[in-house]
Amino acid sequence: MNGSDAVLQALDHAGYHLTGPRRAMAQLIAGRQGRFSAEDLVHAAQREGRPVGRATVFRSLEIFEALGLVERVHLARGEHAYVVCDPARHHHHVVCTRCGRSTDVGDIGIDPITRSIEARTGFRVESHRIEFFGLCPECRGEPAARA
Amino acid sequence: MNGSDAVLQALDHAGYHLTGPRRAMAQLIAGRQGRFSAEDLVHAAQREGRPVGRATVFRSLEIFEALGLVERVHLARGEHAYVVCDPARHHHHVVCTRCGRSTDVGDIGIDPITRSIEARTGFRVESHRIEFFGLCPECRGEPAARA
DNA sequence: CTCAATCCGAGACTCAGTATCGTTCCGGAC
DNA sequence: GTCCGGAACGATACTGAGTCTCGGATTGAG
Repeated sequence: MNGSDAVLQALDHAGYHLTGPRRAMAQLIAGRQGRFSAEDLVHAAQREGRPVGRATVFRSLEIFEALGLVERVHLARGEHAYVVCDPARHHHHVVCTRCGRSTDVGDIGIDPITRSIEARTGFRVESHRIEFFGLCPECRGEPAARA
Repeated sequence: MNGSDAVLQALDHAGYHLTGPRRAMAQLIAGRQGRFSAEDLVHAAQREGRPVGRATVFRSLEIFEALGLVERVHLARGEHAYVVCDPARHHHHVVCTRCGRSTDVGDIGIDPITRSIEARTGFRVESHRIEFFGLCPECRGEPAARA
């Protein structure tokens, strides 16, 4: 089953039009393993011979994010990227600092921690951002790289 | 004891010149409670009658960050800001989504969590970004605000 | 005081992301 | 199958944070 079908189905189900550019976007992100930026998609679409306007890429990503199909992650140096992810489950990501591959880590049991923070600081914690950075299994094995 | 003294001392100790603009910056950040952006400092300096160039503000913040005097945090919507913080202690921040005040929460005991992630995913986790967002004690009490 | 190294500010530049707007496309109704 | 209004499109201008550059000013060691 083509992964892009799921994306299109989600779009349709939420009442969005199934337009050409969106189909293209769906295919592009369905095949991705690691992180990607909006710019990456613009170029990828161009390379595939069905260019999509920059504005449209951002708009689509916004929708995909709202539907929980992709998630925005904030990289180490502050720039950001997207990763495809399993909708509807609370989870976080580990992002490989070398190759960019990312993996869900499921719920890491943050609740007791937020509760202890609330008790200590008096804040009411409403959300959090948690991202882990490191080397994925493949990159661990390789010699210190250039690239 | 003026908090800016500590900043100046750290600068001096690290071999940086103690210039006028840096003194101004030191004073400006020493008094801050919550988060602030580079832009905030530019305006604040201007208001105090000793304007500092934008480039200089960024350069100084970079140095301060390297010295562990301030820390860059990434806000909920992706933009970022700085908070003053206690150098040399592993800790995280809770940032108030209403007023911007921020507080250290010390070490929250993330080690066992990173270890469990390594075991589950095969990644070697080298760093993480953890930020909590919510309402500080003052803002919790107030009626749903404007501004 | 002198002098080289450091640092400064002004402003041009970059780059991601947003806003605008006239045109095009989608898809439900008929 | 055709019509039509709303949704979506692309091109492009704009914005705002952050970086780079460079000639001139400051710092502080000697």
